[in-house]
Amino acid sequence: MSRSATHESAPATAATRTQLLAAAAEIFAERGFRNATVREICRHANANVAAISYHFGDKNALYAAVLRETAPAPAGGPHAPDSQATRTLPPERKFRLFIREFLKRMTEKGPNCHHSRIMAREMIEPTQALDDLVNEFIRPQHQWFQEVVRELTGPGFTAEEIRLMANSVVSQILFYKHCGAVIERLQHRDPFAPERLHQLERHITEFSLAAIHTLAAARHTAKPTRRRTPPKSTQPSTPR
Amino acid sequence: MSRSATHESAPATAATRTQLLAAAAEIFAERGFRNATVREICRHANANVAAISYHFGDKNALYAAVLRETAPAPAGGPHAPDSQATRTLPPERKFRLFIREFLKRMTEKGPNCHHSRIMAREMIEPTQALDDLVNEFIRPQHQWFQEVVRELTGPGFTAEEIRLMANSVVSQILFYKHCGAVIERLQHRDPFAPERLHQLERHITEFSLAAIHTLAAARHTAKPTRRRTPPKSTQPSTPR
Amino acid sequence: MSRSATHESAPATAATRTQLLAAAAEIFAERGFRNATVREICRHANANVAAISYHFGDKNALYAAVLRETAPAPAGGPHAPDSQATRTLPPERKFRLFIREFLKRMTEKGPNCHHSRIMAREMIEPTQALDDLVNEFIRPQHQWFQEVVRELTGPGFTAEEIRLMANSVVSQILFYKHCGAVIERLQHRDPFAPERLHQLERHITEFSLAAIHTLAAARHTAKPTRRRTPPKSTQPSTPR
Amino acid sequence: MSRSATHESAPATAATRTQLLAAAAEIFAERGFRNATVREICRHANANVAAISYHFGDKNALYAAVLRETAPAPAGGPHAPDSQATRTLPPERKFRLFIREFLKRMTEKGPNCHHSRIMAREMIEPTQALDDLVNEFIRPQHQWFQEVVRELTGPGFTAEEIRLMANSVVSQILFYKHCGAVIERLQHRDPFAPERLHQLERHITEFSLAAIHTLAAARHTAKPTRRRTPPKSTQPSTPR
DNA sequence: AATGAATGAGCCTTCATTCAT
DNA sequence: GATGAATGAAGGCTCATTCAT
Repeated sequence: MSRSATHESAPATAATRTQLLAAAAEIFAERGFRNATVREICRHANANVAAISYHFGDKNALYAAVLRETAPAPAGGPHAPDSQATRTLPPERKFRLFIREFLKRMTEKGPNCHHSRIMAREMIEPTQALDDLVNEFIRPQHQWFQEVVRELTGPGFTAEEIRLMANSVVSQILFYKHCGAVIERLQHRDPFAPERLHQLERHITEFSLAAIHTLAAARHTAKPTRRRTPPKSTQPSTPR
Repeated sequence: MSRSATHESAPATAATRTQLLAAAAEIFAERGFRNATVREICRHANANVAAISYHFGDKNALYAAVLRETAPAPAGGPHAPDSQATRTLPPERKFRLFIREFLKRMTEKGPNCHHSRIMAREMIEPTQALDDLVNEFIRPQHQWFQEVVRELTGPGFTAEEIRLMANSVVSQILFYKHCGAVIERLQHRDPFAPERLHQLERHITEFSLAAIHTLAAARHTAKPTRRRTPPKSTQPSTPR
Repeated sequence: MSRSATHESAPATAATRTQLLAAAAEIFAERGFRNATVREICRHANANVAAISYHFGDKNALYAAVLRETAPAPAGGPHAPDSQATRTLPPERKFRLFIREFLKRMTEKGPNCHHSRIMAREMIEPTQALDDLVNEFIRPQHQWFQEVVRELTGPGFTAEEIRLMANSVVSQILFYKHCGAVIERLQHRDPFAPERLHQLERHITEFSLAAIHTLAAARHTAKPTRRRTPPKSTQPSTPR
Repeated sequence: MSRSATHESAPATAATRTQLLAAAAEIFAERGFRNATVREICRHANANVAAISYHFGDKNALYAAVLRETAPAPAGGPHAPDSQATRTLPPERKFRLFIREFLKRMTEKGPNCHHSRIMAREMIEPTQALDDLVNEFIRPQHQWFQEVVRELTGPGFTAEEIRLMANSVVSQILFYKHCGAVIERLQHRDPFAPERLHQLERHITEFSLAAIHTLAAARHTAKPTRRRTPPKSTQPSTPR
């Protein structure tokens, strides 16, 4: 009740609160919600066990706060829907940028790393917090990316077809996040190792652009009436 | 089923064991290993808590037994590496079959449904059981599928490139399993709804074949110079 | 109810019963009553868990049977009260024999070893079985030994004084049984090692005889009226 | 008592910890480590089951704490090795004091009573805690007492012989602790009844001194020939 | 604003026992 | 006469939470 009021008034409190959030993000990402213990979080944050109760109410509220406050800024990055910088780029540039930024977010270390790992867990075992996250962060980006895909394909595709293509692109990125444990065991190496990252990014981009361009060309060839894209542009990828 | 036959004298025994396995599969899939309680499993199986200790040893061993005994037969289905039926098929047929069978396994209800959900959890939060599963089930199928992809591409690709393509195909299927919760919230409908399944299967197949054929054509044409794809060869697969 | 009747009629049953007793003696001696599990006993005896219920009723009854049936024959050894062989020996010979036999019983391996270890536990943590054991085995031997001590001291000592002396002798033997764990840690060697046994036996004998003879001499010197033992006999020990 | 003084701000804390220790000592002494339940201990201490986890870690740590914190002060009593008061006393006075103090410790009621009962159990069924106890408490006192015995005997005895004599003395005291259950059943009275304690103390002292003096006299006289004791020197100690 | 202590519910496991063959 | 399966009662321990300061 008086919670939000109190943490604004005192800077010392805010420090504890921030440390608590950082520690919770790290431990929730590493262990999951249930396996994480408030004691371990408080130990990492150099805080008392009761601090969580004081600042957030209980463990659930702390988790919700972590998801809310450590989420990457929805508007700001180059991949963001409203970004001034990206709005005027050609679609293929936007497409490449999206993949690069998405991959970077999946692989970077630090607090955002925690967020993406927590998100991976949320997808397997959703909590109430997922609803808000989908609406606030995922849906806008997903729709923005679908528009990019539509720019690439040109007209002649249903919304469902566009969505499926966008999913096919995104899935290739998330795969390495969600199935990292299996890939490590299959290949005995980190799928996100920095030296492989560039190769991975290029593969996903070329693979996806090849598919999209080819499907678009086929569609327009088969339906001459609605065709807009010339066959020449179906060349899958120009070396950067 | 064939289990109770081996213990003709004590059908009640096998029944309890089987019920325990079924209940455990369901609850492990629903709640995860840690959140699942042996009490709930036993309640579902109409058995005493000590029955788990008697039949399996402890909760960990029960979990391992669930993963082992509810796993889909690695050899037997049409997508299996050793299948007589598939060995002589043309690669594109094998490719289409693999996607169809894989999707079917991800979406079907029943014990296999539980297995794939548990696997999804294992990938996020691996336990000791994952090592064996990777070696026994995942690795053989993954290698078989990579050979199919290589048949499609023809020579000229490194093992790493083949693996990346195979991953890109598989990832599109797993996406709907791992991110089902998000997709439901995005689109407000079940991504695996039976009426959409056929569309989903066709999309993943066409998208992937388009990409693979196009990349292969580009590689073979551009080989002498620097990877340049002639427009004609980009028509990868004609819709069935 | 029909229990004792059944085990007489079938030899196969008696074999199981005997194996059960032997295994129980070993494990009760090693682990104590509570720490011993019926499963381990049955495993050692190559019997089913329900066999104990069948042959003895329950774990308590099995324990009582072990104490009863593995007890050393109360009459038979040279130290036994009723032994023909010992009745006519001079008291010092009987005294030396008692110590030797008692020590031997404490140290020997085999089933009797189990009995003495169980007895040691009974003294620390008595069960209902101890009452019978005291009356049947300990009391007769204790009284017989007190008479030996009285023969050594001659008259002039109260029953209480004789009992205290007998206790002082017996205690020196039991000490190495009851405090073996401490002695092992103090001296880093087995107090009952065969090569030390002879030295131990001689020490206890000489120490005790020196005390008894000296006390007797002092008593008789101090009370000339009741003296019977000549001072000469107070020499503590003649080398054997 | 002095514990709560150190935590002036939270007297309730120390109180719970102390109550827990007292209750644990009592119940461990009465039932043994395994048979004692944390629930019963907490009930006696008017504390919650989790209090043991909080204050000590687990049942094992609580047991170790009981052994450590209820142990009699190794230095401080008159029988202690470093005691100023005893260092200059004649050996026979020290010897008598040792027996008196040892007996008193064995028989007194209260927390020390629990400690000696627990020690008796440790000797029968050692736990890891015994190692430390032997090194910290038993070994120093045992060595101090051996030196007293050597002062009584004079030179001419091996370390092993001295140790055996010391053991013979100590064993007479421990006997009434370790075999109390049997003695009660044999004599139908408490061996440590206060009215008998003085008699018991005098007996052990006189018995042991008689033996040691007599053996010493025999050794010194017989040294050149073969250990023969002159009658005169056998009068070891005149009754007080 | 923050802390150390205390709480009670719930978890997995073990055990002696009994039942149905 | 003997067995494998099943039972229910505790037992030790962990955890999120709350209380009194």
